[in-house]
Amino acid sequence: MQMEELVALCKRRGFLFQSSEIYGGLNGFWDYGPLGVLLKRNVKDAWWHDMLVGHNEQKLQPGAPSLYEMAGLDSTIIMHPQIWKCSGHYDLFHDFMVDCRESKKRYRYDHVKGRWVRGLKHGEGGQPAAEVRVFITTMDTENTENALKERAAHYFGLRKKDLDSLVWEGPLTEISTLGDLSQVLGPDAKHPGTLTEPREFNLMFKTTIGALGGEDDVAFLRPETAQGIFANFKNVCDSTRVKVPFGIAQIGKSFRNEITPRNFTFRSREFEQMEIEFFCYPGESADWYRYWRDRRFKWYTDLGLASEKLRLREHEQAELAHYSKGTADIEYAFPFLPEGDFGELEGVAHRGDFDLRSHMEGKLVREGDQLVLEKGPDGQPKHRGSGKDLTYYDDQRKERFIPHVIEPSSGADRATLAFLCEAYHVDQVPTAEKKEDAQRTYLKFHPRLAPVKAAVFPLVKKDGMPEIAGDIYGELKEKMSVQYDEKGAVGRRYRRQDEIGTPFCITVDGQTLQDGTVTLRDRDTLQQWRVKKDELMAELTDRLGK
RNA sequence: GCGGGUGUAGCUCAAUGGUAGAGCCACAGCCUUCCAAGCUGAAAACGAGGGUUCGAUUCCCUUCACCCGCUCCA
Repeated sequence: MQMEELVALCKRRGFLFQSSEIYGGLNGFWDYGPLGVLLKRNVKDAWWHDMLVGHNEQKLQPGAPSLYEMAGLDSTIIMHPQIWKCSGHYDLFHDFMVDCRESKKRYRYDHVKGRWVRGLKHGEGGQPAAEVRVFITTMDTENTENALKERAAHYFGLRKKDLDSLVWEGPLTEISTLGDLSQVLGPDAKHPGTLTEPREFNLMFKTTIGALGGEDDVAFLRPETAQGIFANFKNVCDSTRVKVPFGIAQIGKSFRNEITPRNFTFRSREFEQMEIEFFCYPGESADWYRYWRDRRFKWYTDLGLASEKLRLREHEQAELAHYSKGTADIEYAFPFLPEGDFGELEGVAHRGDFDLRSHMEGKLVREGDQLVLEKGPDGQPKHRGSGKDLTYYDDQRKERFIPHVIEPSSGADRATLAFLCEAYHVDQVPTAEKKEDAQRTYLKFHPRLAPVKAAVFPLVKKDGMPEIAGDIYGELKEKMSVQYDEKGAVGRRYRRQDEIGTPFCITVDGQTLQDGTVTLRDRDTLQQWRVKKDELMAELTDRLGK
């Protein structure tokens, strides 16, 4: 399948438009059109229903370690700046980067390390050898000393055994301590002085609070909805009588200054998340992690994503965030990715007690296998926590503890895009002339996700058919998203509905006038059968599912 | 952020240093008794800004967006 065709269909039929298109567009931002908003809302509603509203806390869910409760939340996009300092986003998202003009590579300023070295370098083009002093760097963290020697040997044109002629000065240090990068040999460069001055990369959107806001009033647009849940953990506990284990669900916009927005809506700077923070006993957290990982995977397949295009990928130890005891990505083989590549739809992470502890004590850092408070140069906490007690007291077990957290974090736009990609189909269908089959493009949405559930047509615009069709339309409209169309040939109307993924078309014809039945047509099979007008609603409700 | 490519109606494609032409779609009507392309009518574009020129969609510069490859993706 060609991605351009889907993108074109999305625009033509009003699923997705480029943001600010009349001004030439804005990279990394997308608008949902009339059909797109219906589709995305259906995705979010399905999630909200399946995870929260429809969850029966009295019934043991398949695969769940025990009964559990769910609660909802809608927190603000702008929160207290300290939230992001304690969560780690402020430090992590606020990097200085240097670019290498020669190798075109980009490095984190604080990751490039090296040593000064002095030695004889043979001149080029017959120039006499001269002593040079250069700061040799590497990104190799495993075998730093060896890597530096190899780079030095290469630069000075020496054999390994001749390396002793070089004079190393000072300890291994970060280039950030140098001040001047003109004598620095970049990690992948052949000549010194190719690194640019460090530039600030702020992955969080900055804003100011108050009409006169200055530097002191800086705030950030949230890069994830999760922190709003942690910040309200105590409020939810105190106001809803929920007991551990329970989850808090939230849907909302988040913002990240992606360096390279690309691939349609896949990597957008403004996007929407569907997140759950699930709080449980530390001892049961591993079981809950597995439950949520598998449950979330199944949610996508239940809504129509083909399991062979989906992948559950457990992160390697090295890939895990410093606080996580396990993370799995649910990934989809998007058609715009190279063959065999998958793109993340959702991450399910075991976050331990990192988040609640951070908001109590302050920003944490790993020390051995412990998380400890990160201190600044003055010995004080680098980022102070709220100081509030976010522990949980279980009056049955008579114990107080910090709940551990399982976080299934899903991208609403990515899920919507995956459902669109999966739905896109082209097939051959017979034509009225019965000569040759014609190509048909249709979107094979799961009925729960289809933006329009049914369309109502009079076969022709006379003999009272439009009136009957209009009545049926009015009746259905009360309950579901339907369209009415009486224009042009009926075949064309079917095709139009196919292209926007409407599962069923209802046609009023001559026989309707006789016996009160209408035809019901299936989008995928093109099959038709007759249904009594009065039984239409029941028939449709049954076939559409929830 | 770097390199390469692209940019004319919603889509596909024309033409031109002298005020842009068509097909399809969509729209209004007609005709149509079950799977798009029958008739009539109307509408609709040179991505943006600047320069050269009497005159720029065309030449030059800048910029924006999209695609491909790197880079980045906490």
